[in-house]
Amino acid sequence: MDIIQSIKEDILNNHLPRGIPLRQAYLSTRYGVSRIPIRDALQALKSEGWLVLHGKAGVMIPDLNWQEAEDLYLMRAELECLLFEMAFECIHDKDVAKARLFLLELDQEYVSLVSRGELNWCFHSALYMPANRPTLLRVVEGLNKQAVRYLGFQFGPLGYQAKSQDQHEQLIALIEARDKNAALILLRQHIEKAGVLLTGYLKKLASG
Amino acid sequence: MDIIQSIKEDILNNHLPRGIPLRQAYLSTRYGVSRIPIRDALQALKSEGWLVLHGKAGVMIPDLNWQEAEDLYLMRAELECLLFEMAFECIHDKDVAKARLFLLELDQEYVSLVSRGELNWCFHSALYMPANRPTLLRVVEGLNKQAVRYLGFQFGPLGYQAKSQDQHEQLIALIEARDKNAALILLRQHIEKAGVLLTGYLKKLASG
DNA sequence: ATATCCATTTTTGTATACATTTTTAACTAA
DNA sequence: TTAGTTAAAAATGTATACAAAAATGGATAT
Repeated sequence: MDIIQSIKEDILNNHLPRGIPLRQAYLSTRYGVSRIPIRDALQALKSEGWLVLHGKAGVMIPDLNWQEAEDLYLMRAELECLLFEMAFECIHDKDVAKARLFLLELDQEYVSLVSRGELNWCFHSALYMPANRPTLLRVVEGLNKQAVRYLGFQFGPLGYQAKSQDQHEQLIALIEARDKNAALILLRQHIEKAGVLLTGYLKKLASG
Repeated sequence: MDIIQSIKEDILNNHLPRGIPLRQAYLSTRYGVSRIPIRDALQALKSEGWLVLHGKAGVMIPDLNWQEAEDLYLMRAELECLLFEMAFECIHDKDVAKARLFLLELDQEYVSLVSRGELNWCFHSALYMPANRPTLLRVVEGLNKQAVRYLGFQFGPLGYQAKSQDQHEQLIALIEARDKNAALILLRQHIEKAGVLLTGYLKKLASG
């Protein structure tokens, strides 16, 4: 597995210390490579929001907080609905078929959290791609990748997996029924509901 | 000046070849450093949209196109208006004062294109910061940084600078008058108008 | 007791050298 | 001619070594 992926997994599974600077030398020995590829990975992870600067030198794993979750899901709802609306008339059978494949993979038992996040994005983006708006899609992809950091809660304490899959199935059904309005409403709810649930849980964690 | 900044200037001023892969060795000699800091810079520029992958290895300067411009300004309009509305009630005199300072710097004659882009963002973000939504702000910052790549057109053939500054002044005035609705409408028009103008120009360039 | 400064140590940043991958182009066969 | 194949080249990826910068900790002065 590639180093970026490994670090992401380790962050999600709390195998790396939070709040204190991650030392390049430590990561270098941990993953068995020199500091150069580690530096490359750190920079990529920084630009994806998985790491933030710690003082003038060094990076650390940022705390997860409800404010960030709220913003990410707010933006996802706005931009993904926009994109989905643009795509809707252009979604053909082969797009739906592709989306179904990812749904099937998501149903497998043993898929890592990071892979789950990626598969979820693959499903959604299969429905957005027909819009043919690469820039909008790229930004939305960035939001989804950032949201992956919060996936540990969704699939852990919140147990949102089954419900989420149900909504995915329903969305496919509405697309095949060519019911644009219903599909749009469902998509918005799908995203907003996940956001509200996650945000609420994080608020409770923070207060108590 | 730092290497990332230098490369951005050179891209904006067409001092680097477009469409063909930028070789690390070439950049290394051009900027008088080894390939390591060049690689760091390239990765940062990739994540900001200034460069894209070329095949399996190498990066290149992407062509500017009206579709990307349209998407960037569409997202800017949506998200910045959202952010501005959240901020409005919390914007105090000191925030307005800060914004004014950046406006003054923008009026200077000799400011590089990249610096102009940064100053424009400083002005806008000074008005968004009171919303206290760091994640939303960070994403919007990314959109603005990507839009900087199109600044050569705005300040060159389109001559949009003076009009843009006028609108900035008006926006400040409306904030001081505490006229939220008018300010929101103006901000949306400020962004959408710039987008429409730029997009239209790029379309003409592409067709003729 | 606390703040400030300086030397030490640690950590990051960069250059050079080497390994691996990718591209290029020449060559062969259909 | 053209497609496919392979060997040479050029480019990227990585390791090691060194330089510069930042953090640490202790001594001194207030």
